[in-house]
Amino acid sequence: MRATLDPPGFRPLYQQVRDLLRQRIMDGVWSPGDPLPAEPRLAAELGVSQGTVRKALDELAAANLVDRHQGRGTYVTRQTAERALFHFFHVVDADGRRVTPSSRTLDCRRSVGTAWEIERLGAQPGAIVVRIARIRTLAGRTALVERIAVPASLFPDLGGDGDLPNALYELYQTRFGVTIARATEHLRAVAAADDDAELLGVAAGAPLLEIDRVAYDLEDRPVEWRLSRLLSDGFAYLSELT
Amino acid sequence: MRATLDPPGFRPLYQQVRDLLRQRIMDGVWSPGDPLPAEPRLAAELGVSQGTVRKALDELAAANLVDRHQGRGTYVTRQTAERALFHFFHVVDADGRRVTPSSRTLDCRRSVGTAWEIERLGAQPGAIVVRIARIRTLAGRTALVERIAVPASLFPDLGGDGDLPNALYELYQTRFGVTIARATEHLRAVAAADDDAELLGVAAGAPLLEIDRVAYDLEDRPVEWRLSRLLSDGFAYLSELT
DNA sequence: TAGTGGTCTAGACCACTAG
DNA sequence: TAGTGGTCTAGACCACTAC
Repeated sequence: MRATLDPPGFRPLYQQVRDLLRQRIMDGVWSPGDPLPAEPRLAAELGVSQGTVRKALDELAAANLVDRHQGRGTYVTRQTAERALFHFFHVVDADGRRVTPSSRTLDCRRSVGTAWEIERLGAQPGAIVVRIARIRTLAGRTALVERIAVPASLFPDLGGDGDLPNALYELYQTRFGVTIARATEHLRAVAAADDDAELLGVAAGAPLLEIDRVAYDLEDRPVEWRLSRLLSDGFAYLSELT
Repeated sequence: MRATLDPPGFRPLYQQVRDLLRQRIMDGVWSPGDPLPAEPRLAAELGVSQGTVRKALDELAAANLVDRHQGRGTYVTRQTAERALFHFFHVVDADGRRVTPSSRTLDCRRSVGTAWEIERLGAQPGAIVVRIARIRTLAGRTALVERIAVPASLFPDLGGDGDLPNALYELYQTRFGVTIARATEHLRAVAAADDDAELLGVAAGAPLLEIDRVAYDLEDRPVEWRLSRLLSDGFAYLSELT
């Protein structure tokens, strides 16, 4: 451990351990849901103290890469539908309560990516993307129109078999080994275009909240671009500043 | 320390230390910008090990309550204009770059709070509020209209002397001893009303991004309600999901 | 040079989980 | 009961800051 990594910039040991463990997770040495070796085993294997391993694991836990449970062990975080909702779905109703969506896929097909999609996904010109359109229902109302683009290279046969599930990020991980680690969203107010207006049952030109999201995987590569438009009468986007 | 706090639920020592230090900061024992005693001194005073004090201070640093600097010491966080902007102002331009606003106060007067203001601020019916209206300029354009309400009881002579500064949260802290610790924002798309449309130079009915913010102090009391409307053509609200 | 926080270790004991 | 992570301690050494 120290012999292999220490020399150059003298980064703290616990950071070297943290990065090494993160790399193993990204390489699939341990898969989502798998337990990591116990702290004393890792410490012995790497030739550091248990305290150093602990500090590394605590940082991985803070970054949601592992889940730790006293008495049970440390596990690679599994992308559950609940976690995806909690972390990546910030819509609340008029009273400020979180709502849970259901989804219906309108369309799913592959084609050459537009310049806009290519740029957002950091892909090569001419790359093939899978393009998904769907509507989502909140509290019984059709309130959200989503247009999603992902690189076909990462999601080989996505959508080949019928309807898509509500929790896409869970599907990405279990079926394609792509874990969404973070996302950035840009929010704007837009006037409803004719097609969106019809889907949402509002007049053309009505104000909609547009959410432009790029999602990144564990290696911080952009892997999904998603443009959502939300009915802004009865729902809001919640942002907590701490 | 242990004798005074340990008995009931047996909360971990470092949490008791953390809460005690936080309470001292809230009580003004140490003011913003002041240094805390060094770790060994705190440890000796409280009768715990330096490692326990360290863990408590690390959590306070993570919560932005103190700033720690190797070789210098631990200081109560001061509300700088930069920090306020970084934490509480999430507007970016069309290219995704953060912009820094300047402000012009249109109006500032006290009156009995509306039912809406009272509810948002958790105040008593009939309470007096200071109501501020201002416009903010981003990259040379008037892009933001803000209406702010704060309880007059906490901000005795706010606005009594001419124009208000751009960085209100810095003013709240230095002049009134009110530190903004966190905020929750609800975002919606709205159609511009006549008055806002005129201020922003757009047609009535144009889509605007409305940001409804309640800001809380160190004791988690709501102390400011702010309704902002942002020109949504050329600017966006950035939200990072991690 | 003295004092600060940052890292690292070694070991003890505790709380929780599972078989 | 055995094994896990959580807490707490004591002490060493290091990196950085200020005087």
